[in-house]
Amino acid sequence: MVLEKIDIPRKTVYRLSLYRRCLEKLREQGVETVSSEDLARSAGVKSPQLRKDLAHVGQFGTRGLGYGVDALGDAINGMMGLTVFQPVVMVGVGNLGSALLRYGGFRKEGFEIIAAFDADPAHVKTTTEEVGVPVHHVDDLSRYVADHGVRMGIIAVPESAGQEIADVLVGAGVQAILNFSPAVLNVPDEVVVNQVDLAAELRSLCFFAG
Amino acid sequence: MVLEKIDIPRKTVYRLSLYRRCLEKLREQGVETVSSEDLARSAGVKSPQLRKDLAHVGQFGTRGLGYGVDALGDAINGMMGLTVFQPVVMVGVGNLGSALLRYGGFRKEGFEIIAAFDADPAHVKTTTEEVGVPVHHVDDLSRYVADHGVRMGIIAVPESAGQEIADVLVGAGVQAILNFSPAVLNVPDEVVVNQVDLAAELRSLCFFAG
DNA sequence: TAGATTGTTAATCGATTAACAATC
DNA sequence: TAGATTGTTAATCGATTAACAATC
Repeated sequence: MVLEKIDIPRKTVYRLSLYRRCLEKLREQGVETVSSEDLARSAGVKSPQLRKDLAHVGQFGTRGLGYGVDALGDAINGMMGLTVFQPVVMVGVGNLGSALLRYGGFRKEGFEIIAAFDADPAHVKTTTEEVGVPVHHVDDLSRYVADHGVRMGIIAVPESAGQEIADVLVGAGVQAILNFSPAVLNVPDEVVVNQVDLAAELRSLCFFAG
Repeated sequence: MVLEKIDIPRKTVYRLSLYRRCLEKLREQGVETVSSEDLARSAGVKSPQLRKDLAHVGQFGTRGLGYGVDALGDAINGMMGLTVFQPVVMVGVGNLGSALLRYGGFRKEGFEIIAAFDADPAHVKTTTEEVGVPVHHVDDLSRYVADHGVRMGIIAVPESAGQEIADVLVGAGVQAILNFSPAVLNVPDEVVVNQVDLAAELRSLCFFAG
């Protein structure tokens, strides 16, 4: 089966995830209908942008009325695969990795980090209870991912280990990677990487704070 | 005085910060000269992109030879304001904020978070020693920023408080904000916001992990 | 029906890439 | 000089925005 998902721009996918969040909030507030104008504003984009984004994936509105909050929310959840539980592995339990695990904000968003991995045997033993997630040795990463059918991984290892870990994840079947290391990852075309370089974000802000 | 910095594209500034990091590594390795081809590859971009980016800020290379690692590194550091110490404040010491403080990776990159703030008096008392940074009540934020001439702030508060905190920071003189809250911040044109929405990053990856 | 708002096409804008003359 | 590589201009590409016909 061919996934036609391929030709939706990355940025559109990202914004769809923003819209979903706004719709969730509206749903909680009991709002039943929303216009592209209002939804766009709450997501921080222009309304033609929102309509264009939605046009990539279908037709969900009623002219003259707007969008059904429930219907559009469900549609986005469905096409983004947010209705099914997504298990995630974290690789690297150093400063950043353990901070992210303790943060715990991912769970609230419907993700569960089911296991963490580290190359340092000392970390493996001591951090398991500290971070509230079982920590295994990185040697077990490949088998674990394959056995549990894990499709998403978070990389929080030093730059020097980034590519190696990415290779292991991809080899074991991971399709999407959130990379917090500054390493530039080389992966096959069908694998998607989102890179978040916290240091680079701060460094680049420096330019404007001059 | 007019800052001509204004008309350099954001993405170019971000990439300059990537180049700087690569140059730093090359410098440590004792490399003296690097071509746009090699430097671009190590930063994960194409070489014309790199040359175009550099063209925005000046001429640093020697045709036929490449770029002097030291000279280009120093030049980028200078124009990005990375030579002077940049004090930063963290607002929000909940899950994410305290995780980021304990992470400590910013200091290694030349930034120091000199103070943190929270609206919950309980947090103020209990977290100070836990995160290794003095934590004040958010009521003191404005004065502190003004008194210490702070120009950069990190927001790690719940969405509901995001805009309010941004207003306080901007009012007190902050020029650049790293926003980890999902709130869409409204700030004056001269203030720059980099938004990092960890949950949205993960959610959007879900689409590809389907 | 009249007013509102979508879905979509066309126009604009900006960013990336290709190509090459300049020049070390 | 010949080979290499920059700096820059022109071409391409994609994404954003504007505009409006379709239609509820």
